[in-house]
Amino acid sequence: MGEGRSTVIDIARAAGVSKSTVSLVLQGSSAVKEDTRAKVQAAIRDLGYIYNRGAATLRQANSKSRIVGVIVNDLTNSFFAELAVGIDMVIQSAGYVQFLSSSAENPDRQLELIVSMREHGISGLIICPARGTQAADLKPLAASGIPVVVAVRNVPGAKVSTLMSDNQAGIRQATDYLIGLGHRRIAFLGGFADTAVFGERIAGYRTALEAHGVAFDLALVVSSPPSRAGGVEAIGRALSITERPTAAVCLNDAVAFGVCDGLRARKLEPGPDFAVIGFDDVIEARAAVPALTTVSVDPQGMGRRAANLLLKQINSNNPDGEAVITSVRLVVRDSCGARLTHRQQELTI
Amino acid sequence: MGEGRSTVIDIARAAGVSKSTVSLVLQGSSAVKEDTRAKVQAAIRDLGYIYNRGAATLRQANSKSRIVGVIVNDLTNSFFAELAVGIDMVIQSAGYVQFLSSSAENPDRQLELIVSMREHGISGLIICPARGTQAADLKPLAASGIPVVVAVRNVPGAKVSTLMSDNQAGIRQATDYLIGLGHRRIAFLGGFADTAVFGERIAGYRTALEAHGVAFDLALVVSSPPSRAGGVEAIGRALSITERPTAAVCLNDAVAFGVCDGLRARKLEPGPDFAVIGFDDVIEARAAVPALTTVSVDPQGMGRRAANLLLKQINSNNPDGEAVITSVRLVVRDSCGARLTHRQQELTI
DNA sequence: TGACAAAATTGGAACGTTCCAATTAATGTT
DNA sequence: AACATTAATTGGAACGTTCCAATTTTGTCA
Repeated sequence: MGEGRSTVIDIARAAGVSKSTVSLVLQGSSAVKEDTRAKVQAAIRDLGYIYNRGAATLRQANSKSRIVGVIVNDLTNSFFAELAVGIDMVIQSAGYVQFLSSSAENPDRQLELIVSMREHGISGLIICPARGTQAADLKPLAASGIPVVVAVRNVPGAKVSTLMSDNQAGIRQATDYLIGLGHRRIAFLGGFADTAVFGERIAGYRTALEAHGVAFDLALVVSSPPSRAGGVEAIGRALSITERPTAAVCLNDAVAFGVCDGLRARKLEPGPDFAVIGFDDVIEARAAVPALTTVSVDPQGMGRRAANLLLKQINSNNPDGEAVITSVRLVVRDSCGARLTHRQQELTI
Repeated sequence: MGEGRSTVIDIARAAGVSKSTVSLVLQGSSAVKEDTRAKVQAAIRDLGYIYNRGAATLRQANSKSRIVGVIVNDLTNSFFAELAVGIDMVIQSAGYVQFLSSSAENPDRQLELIVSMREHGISGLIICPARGTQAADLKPLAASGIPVVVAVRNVPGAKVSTLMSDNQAGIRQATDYLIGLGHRRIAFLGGFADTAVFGERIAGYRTALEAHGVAFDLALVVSSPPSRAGGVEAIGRALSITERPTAAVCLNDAVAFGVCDGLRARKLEPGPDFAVIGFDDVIEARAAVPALTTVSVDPQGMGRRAANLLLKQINSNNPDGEAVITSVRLVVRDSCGARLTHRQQELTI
């Protein structure tokens, strides 16, 4: 064993067969007799042989590396961590391994990552694109026949598979709920207007307002980074306008948590004093105080879905992707002042 | 561009040089004239050439794949997500890419992951071992000269580099602090006695008690899974003993959060009614209500450190590892009843 | 200008695997 | 027992790169 890992030829010598036969055994071919297979497998065990997947990939014309690239924009956001875990589950049980990296919301770094992954010959890519990603960034991948699944956020103009949550319906449900509680001055907080996700969610917000005859007021829409800090900033600005809002739908849970922080800093208790709704249902949402009412998208399930979408595309070599929209539902907890009994809460979860 | 990615030979033909020259350019050799380099680079750009790292790795005797394997036991725990981000930072700027996977605390799956990673020719591995990992599981890696860094938890008997936080000193500080606040019945909650981490932390607990002449009482040590649910369970049992504790040091932040949940379920407010200290300082600790007093280990910094340790070992081909213990400090927040002013809090953070 | 050193370039061979066509072994049929 | 079939096995060649030794080009100086 000592120096230099053993190769298929070493195994062949040890088992008294040819390297071709060893290769056949390795791929589980049925063309090899049972007792030679046993001999070979014994040799493999004895020599501590480990398969060189790089060499195999090199030889194989179709370049099946069994590597899937995964790029998320922020791994420290538990939404994306969960998503990655979901992807890993199905990827792994299909015999693939994942290259997982975080672009940290930086398109240049994201581009580097894509290049690096291509160099390693990934058989597919799942990406939650960084803000500012262009369709052109993904073009070369698609052009060289590497399936791509864009998840969570979309990239307008890119001809690849897309997996998005139903942003419009989700925010619409949330807004409906607030209106049902009697709120009329409802703010929309967080995010930037130049992103597709923002556009879809604000559309849901407007639709709900219009359906109930509540006037849309641009002053109630406050942009900010889609982060906890951004939420603090947004609620600060929202509370400074003349006719104050009494409730807010937030771009995502991170913003919602920031909004809660900002409210407390002004001696307002989220829930009783001001209704807050998030989006994503990250794992902390349930445990936060107050437990966050939010739109649940099941990140892990979404990850599994994205992975299945990708695998399907890898296996059927059909190049053009499909767009999937995953449904979404409002989970009512305690951050809107409407305190349900524990029993009722469990039912909605 | 169309079908089949272009190769070094295509570039050579297009630039009117030999493939060897192209290879030289690719590795940035100084032996190639400036204008030929320019010609080659132009051809590379024109043909949309992408480097085949697998082929290169195959050829290179030393097998520098520029892939680092990372295995954590639970990616959804933000401590490990942060750790992974820290690793990724330095790995990436050193031109490596990371294979990141979660073992989900399952040693069998962890073994599969290690095999898969070896097949892909990783140049090193950073692992937060799943519970029950044996030294033998890591042996073959070390034997074939692949550097391994074990982080966070250790594997007794494994001859590899180890990066641990100073568990004993951390818990000792925490316990000292509680004693200083006047507590005498202090519980130690969460974890299993058969793990090394548990052993070290409980040692810190005992040391502190002894130093202040407080008797150690085995009834105050309650084992449970090191999770939020485990914390709920542990505090339940701790409160049922005759001479109740008034404070608890917890194995980690997850347990501490569970303890807070359990206290609330019994109408006790964490902080004023019962002091709680965690370990890790996960990102939510600061934002929780009450903000959690905990032992801070800076997971991201620890990740960076682990990566540097690994890179050092990859570059200097010295096979035997070193053990590094990262220091740790108590961050006082609101979960022990000692309410500091906002100003004072900031100073300790 | 010729000789010589230094600089720049180049053609194979090799890395460990899979594929193909070809060979050899085993089985069945009359 | 001789043949036809089928089942098992096997030697190259190839994948895209790097390395080595060898060759060609360029530059320098007498």
